[in-house]
Amino acid sequence: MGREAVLDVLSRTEDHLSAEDIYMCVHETYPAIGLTSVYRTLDMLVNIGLVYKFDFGDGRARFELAEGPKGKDHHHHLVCTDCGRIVNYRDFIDEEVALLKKTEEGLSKKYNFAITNHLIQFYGLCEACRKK
Amino acid sequence: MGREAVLDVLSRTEDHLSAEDIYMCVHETYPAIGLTSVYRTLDMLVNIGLVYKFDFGDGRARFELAEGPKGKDHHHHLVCTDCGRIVNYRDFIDEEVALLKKTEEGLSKKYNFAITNHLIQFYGLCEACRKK
DNA sequence: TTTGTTATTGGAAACCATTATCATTTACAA
DNA sequence: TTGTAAATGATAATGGTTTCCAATAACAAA
Repeated sequence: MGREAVLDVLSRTEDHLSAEDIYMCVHETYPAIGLTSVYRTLDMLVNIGLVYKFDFGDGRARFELAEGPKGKDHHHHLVCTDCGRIVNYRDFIDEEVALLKKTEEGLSKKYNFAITNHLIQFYGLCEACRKK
Repeated sequence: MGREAVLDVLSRTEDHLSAEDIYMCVHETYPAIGLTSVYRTLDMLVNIGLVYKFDFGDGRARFELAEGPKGKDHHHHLVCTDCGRIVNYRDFIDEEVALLKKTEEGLSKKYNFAITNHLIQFYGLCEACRKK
């Protein structure tokens, strides 16, 4: 039942919300829905493939809508290791995706993996943090 | 002075050990060294750049020696989302690294990031887990 | 409508990798 | 020898996530 609520929150933002972020947003509209249910719902949505779960190294999972009809465009992430800011970039995606696809095929064949997913992230210091 | 002990453990394996794995190995040779020191040492080695820290989504950090004189060859990872098995692959690395470098330059310029690092991982089901 | 059975829910407790605290030991300089 | 600072590790605390479980909702059968 919280399913629509969670998807709704995720569809309204470009940010990468944590479970608790999502809980707080959902809670404004549906105060009855608890944190446990948010975790449960997110888990289910990730399993279904409607939502992606990321780890950017700050100790909590982050979620975003998978691309698709209602979803965002495909993108990868640029993460500031100091302040945690995350940039969605789409500029080099086509080339990356082409290579990833090729690599996936090669890896599938060689290691007998059924590859379902990949992850590309860049880490560094954002402009603000470089100046500190 | 667990530094050598930790590096030694990491240099003897192709596995991706957790902090506790490393602690247990170190403990056999140096029973005096505690878990806290292992965490501290790992943190320092990661900061220095001698060791890489990874997250494969199972809730604990994994460590491996950075490539270099004493280190392993550069590789990326293929992770089984069911059993957690991790394969180091080196087959497509050259192409990947070339593209990553190019992408890094583009991203640095466009978003004013000082990029220090990148991450490529593939997720899927290994042969054994596909048959379950 | 009642009754019984099952699935869903959320609050609180448990879990567990990691981090912080702090008393103790070690290193080393004066 | 003595005093000060750094290093160490056992223990406690932290905090995101999971588990437990009693309460509620949903729904089927009578």
